Amino acid sequence: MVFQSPILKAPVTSSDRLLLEIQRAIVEGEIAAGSKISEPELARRFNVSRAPLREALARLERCHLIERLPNVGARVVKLSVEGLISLYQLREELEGLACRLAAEHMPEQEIQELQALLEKHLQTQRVRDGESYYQEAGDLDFHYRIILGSKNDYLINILCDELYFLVRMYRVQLGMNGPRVSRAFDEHKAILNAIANRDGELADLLMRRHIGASRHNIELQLQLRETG
Amino acid sequence: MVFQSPILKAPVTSSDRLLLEIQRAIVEGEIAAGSKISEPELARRFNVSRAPLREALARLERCHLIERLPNVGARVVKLSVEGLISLYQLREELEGLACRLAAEHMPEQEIQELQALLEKHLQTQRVRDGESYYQEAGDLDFHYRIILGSKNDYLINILCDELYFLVRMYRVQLGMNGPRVSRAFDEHKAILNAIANRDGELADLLMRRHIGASRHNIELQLQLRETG
DNA sequence: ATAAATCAAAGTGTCGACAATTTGGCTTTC
DNA sequence: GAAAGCCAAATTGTCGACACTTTGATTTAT
Repeated sequence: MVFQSPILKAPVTSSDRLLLEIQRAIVEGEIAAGSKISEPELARRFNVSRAPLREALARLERCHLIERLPNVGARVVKLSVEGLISLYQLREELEGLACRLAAEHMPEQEIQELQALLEKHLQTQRVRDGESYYQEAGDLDFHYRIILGSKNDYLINILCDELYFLVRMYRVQLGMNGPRVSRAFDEHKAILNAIANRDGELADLLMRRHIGASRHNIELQLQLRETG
Repeated sequence: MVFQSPILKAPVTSSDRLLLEIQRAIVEGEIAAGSKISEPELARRFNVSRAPLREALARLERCHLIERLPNVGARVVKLSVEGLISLYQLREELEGLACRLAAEHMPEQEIQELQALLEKHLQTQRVRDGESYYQEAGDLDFHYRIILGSKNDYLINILCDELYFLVRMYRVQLGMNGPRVSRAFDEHKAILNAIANRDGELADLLMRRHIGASRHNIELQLQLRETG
């Protein structure tokens, strides 16, 4: 099962399709982190001219998957401990805010749907066994819904459209697995409970801890990889 | 004096120049809020082809100054109370975080330079008299430096490159003036003092209050305009 | 042998033209 | 008279070609 963003609009134009394909390729490491991007080469690979490709590159830059220099070109970003810390600092803050706002604005129905979703996940064999990929999708889905529940368009845009692809890249390429998978599940439930009780402050606090723990987990793996 | 972003890179390419000019035109209302943008017309106006113009439009979308629909085109954003609230909710959170990080990471020298800048502003006649435009630039300059002091690249990018043009648009088009101008000055000093004392929590709190007060001020003017 | 200068190959930025889609007014129909 | 269908004008999306810049390998000079 390939994870599909819940806020995904159907790709109508050619550069929309390009964006999705290249995003996936970068996130999954098919286009290596740190590698240079050649516009002519990519254009040939996807059978398009450079015009829609450059449009897609502009959007890739927006979600921090590539970096561009004028007259020089684009590079896929590198993953680093500092980058991860900066990214998760922001996530803690923004998703904490999202929780507070969701506790205020999320309609009862959306809360109930999300509760049902968690129950469904819990009954999935793969989650109980700690299989990582499914959990990956389930976890992102959970966070997405909370963010959407905040009803703050700028916040939604920044988190879902600009930051989350990079988050996924860190998690996919560093293999988010191990004992945290099942513990994350309980944390999700606690957060959602707080929101259901309209306790924004508690939801905020729990979400910050949840993301902090997640950061710590990936951080360890990154340091292992760098020293090993 | 025209305010110049401290993080501004020299425009090297044609679309860089376009971006700056159109940004200014939109922020100052020369291109009206809510109006449709015609690519052929703008291209003629600036004597360029549509290629660099579209590149610039992509970046304008990134900083929330225009909204685009596939196969339909671009529109300048409208200013609204809800939009302002959403925007300032984010600012409170993000600039609060910036203060905490700045208290931790900002070098002594940068702090001293910023203190000197505040003193210089205080001695400027126009600020004492509450003249708005100079204060406008000075205020933004202050906020920029705190944000840069956070040393978190994602945070810097989101605030300075993506959100601040919209903030300026609200302030320019609604005329940020009145008694808040001089009071803002004292608040700046208090925030900087907290950072100099490496008291991140206090700086965070003061910054949130500062931005909240600023939001309240503009909000009043927006409601007056809408009901009047 | 090292460093500066040179030059061709490759890549990026921009242009004008064409294809595909939307828009708004007109006709037709109920 | 209102709604649906239709057509032409305008606008957006895409293409291939050209100009300018960077790159890095080779040559030249110290």
